[in-house]
Amino acid sequence: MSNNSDKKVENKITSRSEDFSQWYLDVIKEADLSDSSPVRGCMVIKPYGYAIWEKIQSILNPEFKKVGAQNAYFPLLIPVSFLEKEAEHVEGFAKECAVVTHHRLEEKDGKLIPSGELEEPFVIRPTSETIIYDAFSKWIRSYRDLPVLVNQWCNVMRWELRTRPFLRTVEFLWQEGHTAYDTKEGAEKNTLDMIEVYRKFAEEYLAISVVKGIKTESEKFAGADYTATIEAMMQDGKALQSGTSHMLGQNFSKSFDVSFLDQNQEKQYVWQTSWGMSTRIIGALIMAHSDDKGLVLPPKIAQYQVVIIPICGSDEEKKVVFEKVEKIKADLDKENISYKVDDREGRPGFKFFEWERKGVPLRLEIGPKDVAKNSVVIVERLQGKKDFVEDANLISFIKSALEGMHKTLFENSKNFREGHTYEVSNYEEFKSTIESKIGFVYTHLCEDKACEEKIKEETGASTRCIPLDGGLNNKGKCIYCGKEANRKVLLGKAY
RNA sequence: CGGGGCGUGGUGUAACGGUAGCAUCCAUGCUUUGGGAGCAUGUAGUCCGAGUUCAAAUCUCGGCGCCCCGACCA
Repeated sequence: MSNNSDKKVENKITSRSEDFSQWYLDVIKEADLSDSSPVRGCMVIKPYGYAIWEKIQSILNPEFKKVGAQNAYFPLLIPVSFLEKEAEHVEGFAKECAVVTHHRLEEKDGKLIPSGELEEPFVIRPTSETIIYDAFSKWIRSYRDLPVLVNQWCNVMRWELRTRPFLRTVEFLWQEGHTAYDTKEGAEKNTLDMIEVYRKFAEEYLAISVVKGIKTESEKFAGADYTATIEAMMQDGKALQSGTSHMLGQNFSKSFDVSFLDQNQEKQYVWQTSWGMSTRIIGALIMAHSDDKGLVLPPKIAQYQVVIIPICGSDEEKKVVFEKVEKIKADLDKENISYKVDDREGRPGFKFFEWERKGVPLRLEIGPKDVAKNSVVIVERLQGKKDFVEDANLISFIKSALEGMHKTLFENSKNFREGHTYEVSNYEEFKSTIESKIGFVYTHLCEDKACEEKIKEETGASTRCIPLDGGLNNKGKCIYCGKEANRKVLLGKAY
């Protein structure tokens, strides 16, 4: 007979401090978020992982409606000639396109080979600016048609050579919003409004503290005048670009002839923006909050905020326990608290570990003892705190526990980022900081791309953004070349 | 596209050139159920092709596939 209480349970998840990359993969696997696919670099998102994406959609859609954007859909395939129209854009994406060249298969020696070559090949969209702005050029005639704001939820494909689940996959899901305005000011306001939507979403729903800023020239979107971004810091100190909003100026409108007649009957080109957030944010969610026990889901994004585990053996026990479970279910429904009752056969301990790995914020244990005492055992995922809560206080306890958990997660995220951001004033200090510490470095840089490239080459750190809060119009000397600098830049190693 | 490694049940692994074994998962039954249950029974495997050999998971050659490192990644 083996003695269970003596048995050391081996953790299925590699420790964060031991191997962060392996830890990340283990958390995903043990939480049942995704599966590998037969296609290199692609990923199967399993139901428990997809539920996170659906939640993200349900939060962002109303935000998009508030700024006047409506959902629409455009084709997966883009004529290659469309890509050619905007020079910077094609240069940015040409190297990583999946190309469709044939339209049927033919059997030859028992194998199916492509046949029926297309006259003009298509690319599978790496992003949809070109095909959407082709449509805009037909839709827009008058200043009365403006502004136009559309958003589409779709998949895109970028033939990345090195991939990691959620963070960088060959195919990924995202939303891309596209707008056209009659004035530069309108488009600029939208660029900043949308990055603020993303900041708010990251901080208030995902509990991830981010830096809102502007990308440097070398890191901006191919074809944009400038790119606004939110940058998050993962628990290993590396940066993750979590959402972007691009001021496209008139670059695409001139290439695709998206023009209108203004009130003076003069032809004008529209001012455009595009903005997007992808399934990569799920990677950020995992890397920002989870621990050595597995996934930690912030309460506002969790599919189930509460998991209820009935504990009972005999039929009589089952009867009283499930009676109580039904009552609690009704109370939770009333308060819109999402839950899952794990009524599968099997031992409670097994279920405790499973839901811990899956990151459910709160666990309710209900057994005969709790029924007798008119109370419930509640265990909080983040700190493992165990409470005995009287039935009468249950709902208010759950509500404040969920709120408290969100707050703790956000504070931890914010303190971690701020605690791992270092200001330096010369290159020696910069290099030693990057080498010896994890996190971001904040310093002055000139506008010269060459300095950024050299720094990346020599230290592995790239520019993350010029923070909107304090980075612009901040005079100093470039730490690399010593020239006058007008901006202060956040740098770090990035995913 | 360069450098390295690996292909054995669904998964993870073992086997000097000589009976393919262990764990887990799955299935069935009984006993269990407040922190990863126990016992019994069962299903299931050497990437493909050629060669060497009495004999190949093992050696050789070829193919295919996968992983890691680099290049690449608004």
